[in-house]
This record gives sequence, structure tokens and C-alpha cells, in this order.
Amino acid sequence: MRRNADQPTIDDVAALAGVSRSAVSKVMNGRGGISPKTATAVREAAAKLKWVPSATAVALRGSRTRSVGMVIARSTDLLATDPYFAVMISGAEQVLAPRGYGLQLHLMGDDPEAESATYRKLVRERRVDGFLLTESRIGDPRFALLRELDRPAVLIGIPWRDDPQPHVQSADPLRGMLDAARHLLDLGHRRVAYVSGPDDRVHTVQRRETFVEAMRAAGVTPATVAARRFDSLEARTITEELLRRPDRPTAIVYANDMMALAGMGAAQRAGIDVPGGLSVVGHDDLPIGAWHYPALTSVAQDLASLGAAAALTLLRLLGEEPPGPIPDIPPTRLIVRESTAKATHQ
Amino acid sequence: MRRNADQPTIDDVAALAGVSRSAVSKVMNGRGGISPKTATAVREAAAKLKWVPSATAVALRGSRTRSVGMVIARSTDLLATDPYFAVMISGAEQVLAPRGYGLQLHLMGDDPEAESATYRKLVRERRVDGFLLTESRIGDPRFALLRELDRPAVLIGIPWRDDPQPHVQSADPLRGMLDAARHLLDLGHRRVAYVSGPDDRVHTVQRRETFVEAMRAAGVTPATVAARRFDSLEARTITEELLRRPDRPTAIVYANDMMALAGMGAAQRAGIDVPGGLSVVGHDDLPIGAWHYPALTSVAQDLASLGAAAALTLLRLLGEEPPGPIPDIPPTRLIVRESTAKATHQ
DNA sequence: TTGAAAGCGCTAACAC
DNA sequence: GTGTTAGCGCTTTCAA
Repeated sequence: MRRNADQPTIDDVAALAGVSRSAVSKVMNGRGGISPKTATAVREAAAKLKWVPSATAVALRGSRTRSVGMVIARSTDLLATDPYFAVMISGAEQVLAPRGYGLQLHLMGDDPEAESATYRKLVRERRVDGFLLTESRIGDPRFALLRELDRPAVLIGIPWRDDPQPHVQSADPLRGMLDAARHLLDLGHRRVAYVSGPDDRVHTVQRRETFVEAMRAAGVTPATVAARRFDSLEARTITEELLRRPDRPTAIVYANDMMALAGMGAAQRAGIDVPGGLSVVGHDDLPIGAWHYPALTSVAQDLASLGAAAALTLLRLLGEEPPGPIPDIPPTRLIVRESTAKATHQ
Repeated sequence: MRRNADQPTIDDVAALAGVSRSAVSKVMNGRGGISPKTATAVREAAAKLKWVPSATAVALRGSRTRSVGMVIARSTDLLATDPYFAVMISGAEQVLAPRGYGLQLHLMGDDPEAESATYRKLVRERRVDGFLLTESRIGDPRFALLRELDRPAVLIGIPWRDDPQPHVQSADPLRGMLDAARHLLDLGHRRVAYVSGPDDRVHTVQRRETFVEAMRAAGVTPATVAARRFDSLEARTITEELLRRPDRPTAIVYANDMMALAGMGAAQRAGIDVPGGLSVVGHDDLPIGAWHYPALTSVAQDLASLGAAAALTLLRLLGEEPPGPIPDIPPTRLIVRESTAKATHQ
């Protein structure tokens, strides 16, 4: 069992530099009232000892941990399926790390109790200063919880019912969906289905409504199905069912790429050619879609930018960054590849 | 900007219970020498105030943070492709969370400098007690670094050159590979290729060697190609090249599922039927492989168990858990699906 | 069985 | 311009 045996402390640095503790502190935190001579001595001593202020001591002293939390409640299966989060997190890291902030990640099953318990614990134990929230939910309980816990949080996505919860979103979160509708219409599709994720997610509902609306405006009423869970098995089952219908769709739009890929597999297995007999559209534009055959037409959204913007916004809420405009997050847009083609009406 | 305005402290609890600070501490930490009466009063007060010891204060006092670090240096593209990590992390969480441990995650590009700087910073700032290491590398610099930093770490995988680095691995990490060789041989494949990831990963080299060895023992010499990077584009390019060879393989084994899926796409795009004209084998058995058409034959390994075992081992190193046998991690094994079939020799 | 007091490593008032 | 000092919230001797 290791101890922090020989880690130097501020006093060691002070001693080596021949100054007082507070002088060291002032130098390291760039506060004024220090002679250049002293500053240099301190910096040299610190470098020599490889000393860095203990995050724990700073946290205790200042009651901020310089660490943000992210709790993700999703089934393992789902985590295993969709690399979605990793990209967002790496975007967030890009702004957190340079500011000396850490990210506490908690992954857990899809259990509301465990989820809120985790938030509570993180706050009570004062492990984090704020949170990054993903996947806006219908009737999202997290906003109220975090207000109760009095901790800032930034949602990646669109809050339910215009809740004042701080959030970040793409410059045009639904544009890709509109493009998709237009694209399918242009290709002559009239029997179209939309397979959404569970209806407790805000984005899934919005995207579906946007898509349906756009199709309706053109006189086409899409069939809509909501997967009970957000995974590939559902996508397959639903697709099979859809394809058995007498008025089977000539195009299906899925809530995400993994579902789309699974759906494509189901269609092909049923002997239906994609895109010859069925056009397929995904969402998120994950790399795998492009390498698939046929390559997946998908709505791209810049997950890394979203993560980065959310982190920046949170840092501002924490008083760590000067206020400023939320950085631009590119609009969503449709990437047309091979999985969509002209409708073939039998 | 929020402050920990009204968070109760141990003194609040002590006051409410009418006892001293140390009495509260003793009760909460289950140390003896406390009358039942006092204990009850303290527990009630703590519950009423919803007080939990501040992790920061405990850390400063005890010089352990109850938090472990995990730094992953991989390109965003790769993170976007392979959901590999999320599963391991959720396995680790399963043992960390109940013990009150947190996980600090740092994702970054594939930059050795930045990587080691991150380890150093995490240790110097005393943000974590130990580390979980993934993806054993050839000449892995992390072991020496962590010894220098004097922090315990557990590697998920097999350390390079029998380094004494603590690690966890499947009960039979290469069995799946042997099964795969046997399987392809049984199907009559004689022209076989193995596409590995970059050769700086231990597991990729071991798997390749195991596979090649097994094939050789049966008189077949596989072509081997190492992807320079570990991603789908490489898989595609390499596959195309392989398929253009005059003696083109009738079966290709890939280092992971995403590469296999991409390779399959490349083959299909080149007009080669899978598995009719080419058999394909992946590794990791991610869910998406099963929903693909044709469903991917793949070597399964229990990533969640690996993550959990690693976390448990680390906790033991930290003196947090009694020693005991490393929990069983199921052997790797081949899952035969649709992407492999009898070889068709022209 | 209980409580007083010291101190973990740091920052920020405040005095010099 | 510099040093002294008082905590941040907790655990742990040590006395009572």
C-alpha cells in the first residue's frame, strides 16, 4: 500500500526558496506584491521539487474541487453498442484539461434511483463542482434534483419544456432531419417509417416530430414506431415487423446509426436490397456507417463540439471562465451516402 | 457561482446530537468505544442533516482520495468507432461505486507526451490513489512511469515482457483465437489472412502469433498485415489490397469487430460475397456484430468482467479490500455466426 | 466512554 | 514586499 511518502509540500518549496509559505502561494497563483527576485526563487524551487499544489488541499481550502461530474445511466448493452459518449467526453476533456479540471465519470444501469443517489452522493461528498448532463429526457428529473442540490449543470441537448436549465445545442439541431425528409421526398419515397428511440428522450421526439411534420407538409404520412429500448435488437425486431406490413415502407429513418445499421441488417436478411428495395437513414454519422456496405446515409452532428461547448459553459457558471458567446456548434446536416436511393414502387 | 453554502459539517452533526466531533467520527467510521445511546443520537443527527463526510477533507486528512484514474490516449476517431472502453469502465464502476470510489477519466489524443504529463499531473496534484491501465503496449512506458510516481496501477491485459506490473486477464486470453484457427481450418480455408492492429499493442501481436502458429501447425501460412492505425479506414484499405492479390484469401481475421465490419463492407463493395467468397472473423463480440448481415463470427471476451476484476485488484493494492483470489474472468471463445462458411476454392 | 486538540496542505486576511 | 496566522472539515492520538 502506497502513501504519498515523499511528495513535497508548499513548505518544502518555501524552505528551499528561503521565503514564506504565502510568498510561494502568491507566486504560484499569480497574485501581486512579489518582487521578481522572490518570484524567480520560488519558481525555481517549485520546479526543482516538482511541486504542484495539492488539489485536495486547494479544494478543502477553497471549497471547489476543480472537477466536474458526469453520470450516465444506460444499460451495459447500450454502452457496448454506441460509441456516442466517448466522443462527447473527449470534446469536454479538450476544454477541461487545460484549465486543470478533471472529469468524474459514473456509468450505471438504467436505474433512476441509483442515478439520483449518485448525484446526491457526489454533491454531499463534495466531489464535484458541477455536472455535465447528457440526453435530455421528457420530464427530466435531473434539473430539479440539481437545483435542490444547488449545483450548476449544463445539459447537452434541449431541455424539456423550455426549462431554464443551462444547455448547449447545435446551431440548428433539426436541420439534418429536415434535410432527410427533403432527400427522401426528392427520391420519390411516399411510404416512409420513422423508428425512434424510447419516447422519454427529448431529442428523439423532436426529431421524429420534425421529420413527420416535414413529410406531412408534402402530403406523406410516415408510420412511426418507438423502440422501447434504444438498441439494435429493437431496431431489428421493429424493422422486421415493418417490412412484413402489406404497405411496407420504401424508406426507414432511425434514431441513431447503430439502430440503422441493425435495421439494414434485418432488411437484408429478409431479402430486401438496400437501397434498391429500402432506403435507410441513420443519425449521428459515426465512422462505422461510412465503412459499411452500403455506406449509411446519416445526419451528422458534431458531438465533440457539443461536449466542448458544454464544458466551457459549465466552467463559466463556475466563475472559472469569463462570460462570452457560446461557441458555434455546427448545424446538423445530412450526409448522403449509399443507403438511400430512388423509391421503387411496386 | 455556487458555494457550498449550506452543506452541513461534522460539527453541525455533533452539535445536533449533543456530542463531540470525535464521537461523530467514531460512529460514522465504525470504530469502537461508543455507547449505543451516543451512536444512535449521532446516526439520527447525521440522517436528519443528510450529512456525509466531505471527501475532500477525508482525503486531505488521510492522504487518500478514494478515487482512481484512467487515462486513455486514442484518437477521437477511434473512440467514435469502438465502444470497447465504455463496457470496461462500466465493469469497473460496478466494484468502485459500492466502495465509495470514484473514477477520474481522461481522454486524449494519441500523444505520448500529453499522456505521461497527465499521469504526472494526476499524481502530483494528488487527485487519484491509483490507476487502471488499458491496452497493454509493446515497450509500455507506463509501468516505469507509475513506479517512478509510486502509484499502484492495474493493467487490463498482459504486460509486455512479463513485467511484474499487476494485471488481470481472461482465464484463457488466446483460446478464442485458437478456436478461430480451428474453425477456419475445419471449413477448409487454406488461404487466410490476419489483419492486426498496430504492432505496438501486446494483445494484437499475441493474438496474431497465436493464430499464425495454429495455422502453421496445420500446414497453412497466413498472410499477415498490420494496420498502422487501429481503425476502420485502415481495415477497408487493407482488405481491398488483400482482395486484389492473385492468391487472395478465402478468409480474413481482424483484430477487432469494427475493423471486421469495415473489412466486410469493403469485400461486399468489391463484389465478393460474405461468407460465400470470403469468410470474416472479428474480435470482441460487440453487439452490433450480431445484428449485422451477415452476422459476424467473433471472439468474445468479457470486457465488463475484466474491468471489474481490475478495479478489485487495484482496491486490494490500495489496502481497501482483503486479499483474495482474482475473480474468474471467463475464457475468450469463438462465437460462430454467419460471416464464416466453407471455403470455395476456385 | 468521551472530548480537546493537533494537523493534513493550502490560501487569504492581516500585520509588519 | 513579505511573513504570520487562522482556518477549510475531517480523523486520530491522548487525557480525562
